[in-house]
Amino acid sequence: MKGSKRNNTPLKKVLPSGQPENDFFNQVWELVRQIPKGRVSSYGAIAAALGAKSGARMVGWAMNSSHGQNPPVPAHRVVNRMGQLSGKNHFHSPTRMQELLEKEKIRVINDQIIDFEKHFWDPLKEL
DNA sequence: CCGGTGACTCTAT
DNA sequence: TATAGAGCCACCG
Repeated sequence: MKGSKRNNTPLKKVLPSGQPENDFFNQVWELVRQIPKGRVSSYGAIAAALGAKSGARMVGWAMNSSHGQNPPVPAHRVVNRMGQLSGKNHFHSPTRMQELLEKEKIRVINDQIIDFEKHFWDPLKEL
């Protein structure tokens, strides 16, 4: 036995298209893409949909890597538990996130989504 | 190989 | 009610 094999060696799978497929990131991206237009979700809800094994923080990390993905990931529909645009600062422009949300008929004031609960989309409940 | 980091969330004081 | 701290797991150097 070669002991001490703690390293799981995730071995990133690579799709024929040449794009690396990371399980966790890809799962998050796919789930976020399924958020209907005009609806929003939270990092914790997405993490819970994946089994809450990772935690809300990892979802945010996946969003950070979602830039340039194809199909694009509507990261603007993902906000924190309080409905605040916590991630707007990571967009191309800090106001881009709000613009996109308002475009979907979602009112945002002071980086706070109005009637967040009303627009909230729970993957566990909807799927 | 190990440590630091982070677009969060919850609980306690 | 507000503020502070700890927990959590995956990626990067």
